[in-house]
This record gives sequence, structure tokens and C-alpha cells, in this order.
Amino acid sequence: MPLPGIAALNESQRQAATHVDGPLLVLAGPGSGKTRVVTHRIAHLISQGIPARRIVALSFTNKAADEMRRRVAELVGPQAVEMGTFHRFAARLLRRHARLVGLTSDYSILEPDDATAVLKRAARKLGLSLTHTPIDRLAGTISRAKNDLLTPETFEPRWGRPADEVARTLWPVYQELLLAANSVDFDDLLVHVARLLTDNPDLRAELDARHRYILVDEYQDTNAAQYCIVRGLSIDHPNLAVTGDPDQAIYGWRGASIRNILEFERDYPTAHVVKLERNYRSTANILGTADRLIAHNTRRKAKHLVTDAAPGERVRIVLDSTSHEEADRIADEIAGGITAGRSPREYCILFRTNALSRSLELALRGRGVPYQLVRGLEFFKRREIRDVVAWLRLLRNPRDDEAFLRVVNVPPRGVGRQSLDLLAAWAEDHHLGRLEAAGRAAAIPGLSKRAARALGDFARLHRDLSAEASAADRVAPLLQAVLDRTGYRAWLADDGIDEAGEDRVANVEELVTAAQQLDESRAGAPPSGDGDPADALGAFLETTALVADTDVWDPASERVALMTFHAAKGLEFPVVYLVAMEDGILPHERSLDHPDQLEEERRLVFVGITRGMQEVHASCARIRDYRGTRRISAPSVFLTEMTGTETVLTGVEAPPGGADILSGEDANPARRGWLGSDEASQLGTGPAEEDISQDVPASEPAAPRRRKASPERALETAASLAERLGGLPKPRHAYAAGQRVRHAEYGEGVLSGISGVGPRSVGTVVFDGPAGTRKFILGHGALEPLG
DNA sequence: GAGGCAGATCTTTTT
DNA sequence: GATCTGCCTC
Repeated sequence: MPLPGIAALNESQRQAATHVDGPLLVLAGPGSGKTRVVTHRIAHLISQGIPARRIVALSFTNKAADEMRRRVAELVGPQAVEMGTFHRFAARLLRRHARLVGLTSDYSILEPDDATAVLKRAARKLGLSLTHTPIDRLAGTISRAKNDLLTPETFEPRWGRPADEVARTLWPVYQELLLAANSVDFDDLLVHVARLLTDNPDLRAELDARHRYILVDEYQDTNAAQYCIVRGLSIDHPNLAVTGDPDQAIYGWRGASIRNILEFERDYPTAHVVKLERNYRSTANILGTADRLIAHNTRRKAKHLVTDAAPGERVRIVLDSTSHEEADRIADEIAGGITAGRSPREYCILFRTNALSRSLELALRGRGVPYQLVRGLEFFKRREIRDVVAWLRLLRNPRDDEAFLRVVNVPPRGVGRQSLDLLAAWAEDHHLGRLEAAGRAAAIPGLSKRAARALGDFARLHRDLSAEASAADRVAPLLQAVLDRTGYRAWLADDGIDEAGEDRVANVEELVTAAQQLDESRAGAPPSGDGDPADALGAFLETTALVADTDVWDPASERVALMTFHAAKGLEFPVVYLVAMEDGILPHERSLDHPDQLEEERRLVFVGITRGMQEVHASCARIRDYRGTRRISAPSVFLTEMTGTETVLTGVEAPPGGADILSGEDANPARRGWLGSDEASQLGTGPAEEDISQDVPASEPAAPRRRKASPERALETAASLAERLGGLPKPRHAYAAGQRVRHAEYGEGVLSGISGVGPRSVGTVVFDGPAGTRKFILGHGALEPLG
């Protein structure tokens, strides 16, 4: 039975899409129609009479899963195929088999902050001082070890890493606390399920048979735990189809192993392999640039991206002078593009770290360009949201000590640290959860009358609300009851508008709205999977616990998208800006130690470039204000590597006068790729008339780039830089405040002020026309003095 | 026990 | 720059 649209697939795509039984590896380059192949394959399986409920499609983000579901529905209508993230899939499996790992099906999923708080309690319990081992590092170490499927017994502290020793000591205690609280952290979701499969052969066989056809997207980013789960479910029925691209592996830091995809054929010797190398997304120039860059990675399977597309615009590499100018320039360009008829949603700005978004946001806001910062966890990280969610968690899982501690004294009930310590000690002696102990507060010695009463009241309140919770088939009314009966809403309303002008009440109302939406969608459709939490509250909690940053991105909204390189995986935009491509930021300074990590950073840039359909603009700034300090940066080595016939070099720091390129403190000849590379010479960016790198004092350490950006050092280099720049060409014109000037693009205006001296001084111009007020580096000569 | 302040601390990427 | 921590006072 031919499926709609299957004729539109190319030969390789069709091969992959119509594959039915046996292992399948699809190596899919960027823009090669991977999602299309996966959705068509699901449709094809169904058309072959395979029950939808025997098919599982796993991805890494809810967004990807939703997209898959939507497109499958488009082909063959809504299906009972289980589609979701690894974590959600694991959460549901675990719910059905919680007993096997010592939990109940009502277990709580702790978000990372709560998990860290438990870890702290574990440390306190052991009397460990955390002054020399930051809690985040310990949490990270344990998390990483879990994803590697290690245990406290098999985990081997690395030599010279004291944090490892502490982590190993802490880990079992942490795990005990979690178990006692009937809770899991994110990593446990995967680890528990992996254990479930390895320790219970019968269950494994049953689940293997049940999940007959498994598809895994972004397989290059699976870690050991995920690998174990997938493998465990496809032994008797090895109909495992994985898609991925080793060149887009960007989660090594979180335990993902490229090995999984590189050695798929060894794991499954009968695997059918399909390569999708034809790109349908980007122009030839964009692809060529990406190809040129990724060729610098040594640990990869060679692959060539091919396209029939026209060359298109060359990829632009812009050397800006400051981070603010970079942001202003990009905002100007986007604003201009929008004026010229583009939609804001055609634009995307990518950066390495979230902290880099601020200047861009400011610049866009200043020009009235609508944007969307794709960082959705923000909402669920808000204190008031976490408080309310904790209440719900506690209703479902009374042993959730972390939730208890979060809400027991919010609003203030007169229960302080002292009382809670007494409660904790007593609870532990009697092997009770804190909430249960609170219900017997009268029996706890040492508690003040006031505290005992408050705890008792709290326990009663919980009991009353619990009764309502178990009867409720809708979350929203329950949420309302919680807000009213706990006094939380009244308390918020009282001092709700906080210092930041944040309307906490509105945030909570938004959560209520979300609950209503879930209620409605559940009323519309019965639960699909068997692991679906039968009750509304469970479903709500699972959703709130497992939502991610990128999930909030609304592709339909008319806004410019701002996100990290990581978050952009799987997306595409007509115009893409890659910002802050500077040494130390991208590649990140923490990745310079290790060649593997440097290659991962390079893949990150590869992912970024290949998001672009029509235009890609990469940029760096010589002076960057970042994390409150100013630092001098050198262009990223990746910009050099990208440079070729498909790119064009521009920007105020670019040649002519190309000596600036080597500015900053970078005197290491090995890193002088800008002037050294053949491509650069071809582009006319050859050696400049004046080699300023000679001026760098010999005392400047040249080779190791691990610069700790201490303020003194930044000042010192800035000063020496200014000195050197003093020797550069004088500004072409002399300016004075109050003078009238003309700009080629913005027309005439008044130079209202000048800040700084020398060629780098900045003038503020109030234009007569719609351009408003703008700033210019006077030395660039863009302003023509009038009169 | 609560609330406010100053200082320290630390910042990659995320389910 | 922002957030958390610990310390102080009421």
C-alpha cells in the first residue's frame, strides 16, 4: 500500500523509510530529511499491519517528540505509538515497576536543584565540609557516574581529584535519602530502568516483546544508561532503528558516547546501514563552510555533504570591535531585514553560553524587534512555582522530604531551622518521613509549643488536601484549593510584587492555566500508553518535572529566536547569526585541555552553521563585556578554520588595516591562523603593513590560553592594546560635540556627544530621520562632518 | 524565628 | 551580573 508522500523521498530516504525488520542505522547529515524518514518509516510500519502500540520512538527533547507525533499524524492519522523523550519513557516504565527498585508508583521526580539540596543534606548528615568541594561539582560527578552506569562500588575516584573521593562517600547516603523519600533524580530515571532490565531477565523479555519496534533519534548523543535501555529492549526483537550524525554529537560532557553510533554495526552485525548525505536545507556556500570546518576533526567517519542548491550568499565572518557593537550591528541588520519584508521568525541568534544573551536582548529591545529567549526552565525555576509544585508533589508522595522542607514554612508558620532539625532527628530515629513526624509533633521532645502546634496544623492541612487530591480527576481545581487553603495565594498577594517588579501572583495563575489546559486535553483524549499516570495529578507532575528549555520555543510566533548552540539542534532558520566566536568562549576555555572536547566544540559550530538555510553570519568582538568584566579576546580558531572561498571577511576589525586581527594579547604564532592560512591570503587578508604582534611584551605568556580573566590582567592588556592602537591611522575627520554630521545610510543628524579619546572614541548621533539615536566609532569615518 | 544586609562565589552546554 | 550564604539585628 503506497503511502502519501513516499514517492517524494529520494532513494536512500526510501530505503530507510521502508525498512521493516532487523537493525537499521541511518547516518543522517544535517538537513538530510531525517525526521521525514523517521516519520515515514513509522507510517510504513503501521501500514504493514504492525500495531502502533508495539512501536516506540525515542528522542531527546519533547519538542522533537511533538514534531514527530504531529508529522506521523499528518501521514496516517493519530496513532498510539509511544513517542517521547528517553526520560519520560523511563519515567513511565518505572512507574509500572517501581516496586522492583524499592519505590512506589507515586515516586517524586526531583529537579536538579532539589536533588542538590538532598545532596547537601547527605553531606550534613555525614558531617562533611563542603568548603573545598563545591556542591555542584559533587552533583555533577555523581550524575556523570550514574549516566556511565557506575555505582558507588564501581566508581573509581580519579587520581588528583579530591572531589571524586567526597562524591564516592556521599553518593550512597544521597541514594538512601532519595529512596527514603520515595524520590528519584533525573539520572535515576534512566539508571533504575537500566537496572530493571539487567536484573530481571523475565521482565526484560516481556518488555522486549512489548516494545517490538524501537526508533531512536540523535543516537550519537545517547549515554551508557540510554544505550543499556535500548539494547535491553532489542535483544529478542532487534528491530532497532537509530538515526544520528556523529558530526553533531554535542553532549559528551554529559556522558553521551559517540561510540554508540560509531560501533552500532559491531553491536548489531546484521545492521542495514543507510547514509543520508544529500542536504535539502542550506545553500552550497553554507554547506561548504560547514564541511571545511568539520574536516578539522580527526575522530570522525568521513562524510561529504552534497546539495543541488545554488551557492547563495557567502558565509559572512564579521570582526566587531566590542560586544556591544556586535549586538547593535546584528540588531540593526535584523531590524533592517524586517523592514525589508522578512519575518522576525526567520532569524535566529546562537551563542555558546546563556549569559551571552543579555547584550543581544538589550539591542533588540532597543529597536523594538520582538524576540524569544529560548530558555524555558526559567518559569519552573521561579520560587513561587517551585513552592506550589512542591505542595502538589507532597500531596502525591507524602514521603517527599524535599518538598516538605520547601513548603513547611511558606508562608511563614513559625517553624525555623531549630525545629526542623529536631523534627529531622526524631523522624530518623522513628524511621518516618518528616511529614509523618510532623503529624506527631506533640511527641517530639524539645520542640517549642508554637512549633509543635504549627507542625501539627501543617500535617492536618496536608491530610485534608490529600483527601481532595485523591478524589480529584482534575488538577486545576486542586491547585486552586492548595493556593487558598495553604494561605499561599493570600501571602503572595500581600507581598507579591517583589523587588524586581515580578508579579508572582500572575506567575502562579499561569501555572493554574497550564493545569487547566492539561485537564482539558486529558478530558479530550484517554491516556495512550500503559505507563501513563492514570491520575491527573501524576500526569501534571510528570510534565512539569520533565519539561525542558527548548520546549517552550514556539516556531509559529513572530519573533527572533535567541538560544544556545545546544538548543538549536534539530532546528533550521533562513538567517542564522553565530555570535561571540572568540577564543575562550567558543571553544570554551574549559575545553582547551582536551582534544576530544575541542572536537566537540567544533561539532557545536558545525551544528550552528548547518542550521542556516540562506544566510549565516559568524562574528566575534575584540573587546567583550562578559560576566561583569571586560576582556580582550582573540577570534575563535574555528573562524580561521571556516575561512575559505565560501566565506567573506568583514567588520570594523577586519582588513584593510588587518593588523588588528592579531590584537588582544595573542602573540602565539601557532594561533595566527588569520594571516597564516592560504584561504585568508586569497581573500586579500595577507600580512598587514605593520606587525603589531612584535609589540607584545615578552613577559606575556604566549602559549597556554588558560587565561584567568582577573581584572588587573584585563586592564593591563587593555592598556597595552590602547597604546599599540595609538600608532594606528588617525581618524580621517575631526569631530566636536554639537556638530552636524551625515551618515551614508541614516542621513543627517547632530553629534550629541563624544566619549573616549583617540581613534576608538565613540560618538552619539541623534539623527533627524527615523534612525533615532545611534553610536559610532568615530575612527571608522562613517560620519561625514557637515558645515 | 524572621528578615535584611554584605560579602563571597562562581558561572558551559541539559533531560 | 546574579545568586546564594552566612551573619547580624530585631
